[in-house]
Amino acid sequence: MIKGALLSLLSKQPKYGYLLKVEFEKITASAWPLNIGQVYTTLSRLERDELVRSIGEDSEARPLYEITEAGKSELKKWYQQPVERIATSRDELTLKVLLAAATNVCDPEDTIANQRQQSMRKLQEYTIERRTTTDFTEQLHTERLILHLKAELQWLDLAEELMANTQARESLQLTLNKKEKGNND
Amino acid sequence: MIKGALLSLLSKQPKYGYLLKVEFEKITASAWPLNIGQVYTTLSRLERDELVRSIGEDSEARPLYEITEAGKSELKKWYQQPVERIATSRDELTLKVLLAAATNVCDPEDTIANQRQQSMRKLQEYTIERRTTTDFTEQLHTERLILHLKAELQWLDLAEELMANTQARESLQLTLNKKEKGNND
DNA sequence: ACAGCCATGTAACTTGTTACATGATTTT
DNA sequence: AAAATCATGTAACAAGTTACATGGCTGT
Repeated sequence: MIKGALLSLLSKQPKYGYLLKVEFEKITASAWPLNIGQVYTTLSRLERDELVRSIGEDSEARPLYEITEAGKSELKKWYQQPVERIATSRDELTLKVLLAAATNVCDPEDTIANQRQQSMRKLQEYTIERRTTTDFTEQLHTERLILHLKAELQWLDLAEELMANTQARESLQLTLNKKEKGNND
Repeated sequence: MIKGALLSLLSKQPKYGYLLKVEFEKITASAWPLNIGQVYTTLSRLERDELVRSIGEDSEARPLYEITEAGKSELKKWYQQPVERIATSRDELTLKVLLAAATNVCDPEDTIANQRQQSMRKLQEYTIERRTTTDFTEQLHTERLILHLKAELQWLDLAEELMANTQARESLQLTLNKKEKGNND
């Protein structure tokens, strides 16, 4: 992801590391502070993969990096591929609720209640923030958080409802007599 | 996350690697196939961190792992901490749209349109899937995807709207004369 | 002189992940 | 006899991230 960001920033003209950090944070309205070390590690990985190339230094002796042809086509690909995160990523919350129900480590309703409390608190925070923000970038961030928090709260309601169904819940229980072999050690 | 899952599964009784994989996939309704290698790597990392402990073999010579006290308290912590992913994670889609607008690598409206198309297609898929699913676990998965896809579509509408505002968009443009020093190489 | 920003870089670590090597047992 | 499943493990890589070492330049 940072790869894509750096390639984007380099697409118009060669730049040096620190400037990439500054520009990145300007664009993300400092919502995503970028550790400067990460810029350099990512840059060297990009160079290793021949997506950028080092081209000497500028007037102030700062090493400049230039995007290569391979880098440009990689960048193009990045923009063309829709983001898959929602479908792909293993959702930690779903996993937690399922595991809680299946293993009885704790009551899944507690997990749900816990998460709901936190999500509602955040939703409140961001709703207030929304009223005070005029900045375009921050608005995009905040609005995204609000929309997904609302989705999460709806999901939590559903999960709770389903959990109330004892039968469904039982279907999750692990049969602890592994493989039906009856070796209860 | 897999750490938490394995610890949960081990919380009731010692188990061997392969069984952990089988149980994990049973719980997640195979929606998240778990590479068996990952179970072993995660197990050895857990052992290194003293969250689990190897305790000989079972009757069929399979090495058993047991959760430790430290592991139990880690697990408890995992369940108590609400999932932060929404707030914390750098959202790739937001980043893409912002970068597109700021660097002119491509038209942010294209990125938005592209993503919307994909999201709508997926939403359709999952909506159909929902009608045919009776399984509890799959229902949780599917419903989560649907809710977040809807949120994403709403966000895309908003982003498009905001992007139409030329002034806002200009505020994103990077001043290419770095540091106002006027060294246009 | 010293604080603080500008700037580069390396080492190390985490989590997730896949590919490969290896072999036993079970089913067809 | 061959294929599938059960089972363990290692090596290696990707991406994200932090901590540390280093030094110049600027303002007070």
